[in-house]
Amino acid sequence: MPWQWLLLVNGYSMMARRSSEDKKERILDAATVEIARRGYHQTSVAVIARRAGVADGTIYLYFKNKEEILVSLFTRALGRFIAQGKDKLAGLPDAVAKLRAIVDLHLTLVGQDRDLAIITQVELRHSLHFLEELSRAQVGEYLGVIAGVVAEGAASGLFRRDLDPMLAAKAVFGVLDEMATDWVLSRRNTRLEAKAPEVAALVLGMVGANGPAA
Amino acid sequence: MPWQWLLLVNGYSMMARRSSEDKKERILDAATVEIARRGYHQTSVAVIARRAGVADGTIYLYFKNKEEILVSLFTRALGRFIAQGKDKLAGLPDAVAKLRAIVDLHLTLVGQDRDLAIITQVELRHSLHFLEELSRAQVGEYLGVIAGVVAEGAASGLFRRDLDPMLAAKAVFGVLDEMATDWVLSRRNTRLEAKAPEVAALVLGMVGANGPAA
DNA sequence: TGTATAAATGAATGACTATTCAGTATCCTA
DNA sequence: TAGGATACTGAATAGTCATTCATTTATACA
Repeated sequence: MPWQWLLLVNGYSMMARRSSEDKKERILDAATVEIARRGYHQTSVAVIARRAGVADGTIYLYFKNKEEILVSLFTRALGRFIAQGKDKLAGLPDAVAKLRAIVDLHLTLVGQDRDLAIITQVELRHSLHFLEELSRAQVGEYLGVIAGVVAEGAASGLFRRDLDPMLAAKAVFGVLDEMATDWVLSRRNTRLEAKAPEVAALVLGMVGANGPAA
Repeated sequence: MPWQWLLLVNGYSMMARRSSEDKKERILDAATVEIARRGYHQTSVAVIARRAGVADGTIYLYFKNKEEILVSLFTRALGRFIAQGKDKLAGLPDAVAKLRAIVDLHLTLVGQDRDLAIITQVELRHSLHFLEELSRAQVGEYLGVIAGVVAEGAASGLFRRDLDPMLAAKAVFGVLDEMATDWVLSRRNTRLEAKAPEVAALVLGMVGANGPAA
């Protein structure tokens, strides 16, 4: 059975690499793939374990329960997001450039990994409780960054002065999030970041910075 | 036990009214409340039945299975949405007024019933399969209406002429959807439609119609 | 009122699966 | 190499719950 062989070989080779601590990574990678394909509730812990090449019980050495896998998935992804984002935003001259960069970054990073995108755009939104957690802790920080850029732009006169920065930030996030979800749902394999210039034009229009489209 | 009494009394009085066909309505109403509070997967068919004042098995005389309850919930809500929307949009003079009306209507209708809003903004997005269904069939029509307004505005010179109507429509929807979700997640009991003028200003800016902010 | 049809009931069924834990393998140190 | 600590295993457990269907109850009509 070649298929199972591949899994085993893969499992062992990775184990050989750094047996102990990237086992957690392996579990998260396996969970990403399985949950993206079947959905969170239809994915049993057993199939995640099988794909990761570990026993069912091993999962519980690394995660308190099934839900914590989902949380960790998001935390890891957001960590990478922020890491890649920080420096790219730092050296930019003005709020217009920064907002453009945010659009580009958001679409590029979401567009990088479809399985992960399915999780962030669909599976992660499972329950009110869950969404609240994420929303408050993690996305809140991201919204804060956008709001900061909006405030900067308004102060410098590049954007409309009468903006509520937080409301505008939510609107910007809404646009980006919808683009991401739409891309996930459309099975065509376009590149998400290809839309960035046009989306940036829309978003800049929203805050009152009237540049030409792209 | 006064609480259970109330349920029974309520149940029977409604049964008396038009026993046969609003039983389906009763089940949907019960499902709305229970699913909004506990989430879809934590809500058993039994508790929906109990709140509706029917037996478990009765549910299956009206719905093929549990998932169909959720689908019907959405279909019913969207039906009302469209019904209320059609005439309000009809008599409006130009694309700016129409877009304003869409913003107002969307926020007003979502803001009308928090339980229903929890379902549309959170519980309905449970699985890729599910979202795809909804997205394609139902929301697609709504997006089409918005895109039509955008195209009209672009043609008449009120909006930017270089807009891709469908992309702009998705952006508009993204803004509205994010406002709705944000309202659902924030426990404060503000009125969602209070934000309509400010949101409309953002949305109009996005399509290049530069009016003053409300 | 009696009978046929339709509607409603709710206990029983059958599947599914998150989590545990007693036992096994592996690693490390002296 | 012993033997203690650590990591891993996977079969068994303990629930949960959607769905069915043999009965019962209501309705319509003669």
